[in-house]
Amino acid sequence: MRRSAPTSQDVARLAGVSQSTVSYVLTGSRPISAATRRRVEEAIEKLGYHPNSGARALRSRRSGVIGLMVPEAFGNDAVLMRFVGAIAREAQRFGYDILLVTAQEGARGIHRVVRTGVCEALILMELGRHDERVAAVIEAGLPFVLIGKPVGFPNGSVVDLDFERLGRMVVDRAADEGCERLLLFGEPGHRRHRNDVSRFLLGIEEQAQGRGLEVVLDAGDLPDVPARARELARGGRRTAVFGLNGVTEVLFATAASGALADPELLPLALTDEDLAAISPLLARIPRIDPRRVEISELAVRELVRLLREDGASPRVTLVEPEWVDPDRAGQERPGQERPGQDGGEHGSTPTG
Amino acid sequence: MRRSAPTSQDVARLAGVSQSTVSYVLTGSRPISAATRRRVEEAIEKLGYHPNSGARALRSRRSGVIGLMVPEAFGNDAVLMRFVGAIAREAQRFGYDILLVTAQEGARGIHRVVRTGVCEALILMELGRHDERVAAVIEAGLPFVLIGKPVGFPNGSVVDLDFERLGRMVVDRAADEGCERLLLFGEPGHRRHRNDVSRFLLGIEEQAQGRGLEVVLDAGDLPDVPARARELARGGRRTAVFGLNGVTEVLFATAASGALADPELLPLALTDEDLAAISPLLARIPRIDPRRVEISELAVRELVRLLREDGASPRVTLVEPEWVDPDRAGQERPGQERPGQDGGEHGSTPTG
DNA sequence: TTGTACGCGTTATCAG
DNA sequence: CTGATAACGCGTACAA
Repeated sequence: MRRSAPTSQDVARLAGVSQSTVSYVLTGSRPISAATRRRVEEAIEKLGYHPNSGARALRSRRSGVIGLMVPEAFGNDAVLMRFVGAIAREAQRFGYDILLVTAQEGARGIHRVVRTGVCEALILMELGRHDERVAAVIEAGLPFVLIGKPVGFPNGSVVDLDFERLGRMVVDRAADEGCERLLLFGEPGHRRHRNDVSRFLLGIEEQAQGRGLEVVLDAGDLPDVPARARELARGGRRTAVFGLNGVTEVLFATAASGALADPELLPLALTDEDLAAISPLLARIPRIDPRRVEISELAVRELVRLLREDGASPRVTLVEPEWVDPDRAGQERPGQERPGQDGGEHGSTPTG
Repeated sequence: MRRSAPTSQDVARLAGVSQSTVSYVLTGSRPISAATRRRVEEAIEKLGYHPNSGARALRSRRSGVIGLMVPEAFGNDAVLMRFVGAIAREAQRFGYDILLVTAQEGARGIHRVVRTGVCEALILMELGRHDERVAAVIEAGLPFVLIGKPVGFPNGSVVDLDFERLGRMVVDRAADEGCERLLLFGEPGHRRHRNDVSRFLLGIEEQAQGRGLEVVLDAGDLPDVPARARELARGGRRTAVFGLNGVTEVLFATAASGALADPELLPLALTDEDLAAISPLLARIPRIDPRRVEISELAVRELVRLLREDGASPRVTLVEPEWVDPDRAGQERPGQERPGQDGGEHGSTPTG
């Protein structure tokens, strides 16, 4: 039978002070003499004291827990992992823990964790176009951040990759390299309902018009891709190929089965993997870094800002995609800077 | 300014009963007349009442939260995702939430979440051979389950794939198909320190001896794989190739670049992906399902068992790997049953 | 600069 | 079958 955890009472006794003094040392909400502070801290150390989170949450209405609502598909999409890991680590840095809430629970899940007081803030991922959870989280009234920007969402903080710009970047690259055609994998046309895809296509279409590029939206299912790419390339017009999200790695590895050897094809990838490290066949593929770690960290920091500065108004932060080009040796080098951007996030626009 | 969440007092007032009656209706720890129960439940529904988790945890010492300690590499290894998603969903089913604890925090992290009382139970993943966290979680004294079986770990509950059997299965398959050589990718020889790899190799070596199969442990880095496979196959002796964990998908897609077309090579994969759906090139690869979802669910259920039945002694549960063979049409069919196993978990051995 | 006392919302032990 | 009441451990207004 193990003894139960020490309380602030125990610490107070050991340090020869009152319980409230211990509390004040911890919260720092009142000046404490250096001498007693030291005695208290020693006692804390000696006992291995940690304040009881239940009691603290009950009293202060702050649980130190951030809820992270992960998509339904969580578990099938490897990409989400990067976000979750980075979010957990960054939250830790600020003294918060991450609680998983499955999207399966929907709006009810939000109400649940809010009403029970388990979470004092929320991060939502991969919202649909008209998502019930947005209303729920606003009504809940606690600080929240969305990862993944809805098309015109104004009433809250958002952090996301700048997908419109991504679209333009892809078109520009293709055109700059002399392509007359752009082939998009992963069925973006069928996924317009997704916010990221929809914004991406906006950028694509807008820029393609200006650069006179033909865009082929839906190149078929994954297994059809290599054949389709080859067939198009046979036309003799140089063609760029690009795929969005998770499928990318597999897609290109697949395409590498032969289609990509064609000099008429310019493959471009959106991935945070170092492709050259996977296979020399992929080494020549220029990629765009989706900056998922940065996005995650920014989301946490934005949430912390909302939690700490009170009366803080929400912000929309779009992170710049970055080219990572392989050089001749097959080693990667950092993407070139372009005029008017420093490779960091750009728009940080107030909204509320 | 939104009003704060309703309390059991509010419910009691509305239902015209005392506060404690509300509590008893919720916990069911005392018989309540059908009439008052109904009135209370209506009041709860009308107010949207949820019991405050802080107060509940403070009083009952049960937080309803299970801590999940994820590996350092969390975010780089897509495979872990499957576990986390399935764990979160299954925990939900039993009324628990999952709190992420990063392995970065090490043993201190365990002490922290235990002492603060945030978690009432723990799941640990990917423990090293001599992991400080095992001692920490045992000392902490609360229920825990390990996903990933240490070589000889006795004092706690464990759920894992039967990696020794996996090794034997791979060897048997290779031998049955007339291979004289087995080529292992993913540098298992360099990763013997990992529990799963070490047990896998145990099974491999043991069985390879009996079947007279030559085993090549470290076939180089990922990009070298195709060349190495081809070179070996040129010897004219039929060769099976197999890779452990995460890398598998990419690995085989890479190898598909040509090496796998060689009839002298028998590729075998450990993956939960339907390879045929990714590319027809991968369609003929027989795979072993690592059963990560089942493992996750079993881990949660084992933890719930430890939490609910008190005095329950820990169990080691090894889940059977399963062959999933592609048939002629490229469609997958369920793996064959073998004598003495029903495709479910086999050994559920008491340990304590 | 420190100590005292109260209450956060629950669960559980008393009576009735 | 139900109602009062005492903790649980901490944060903070008030008193010293």
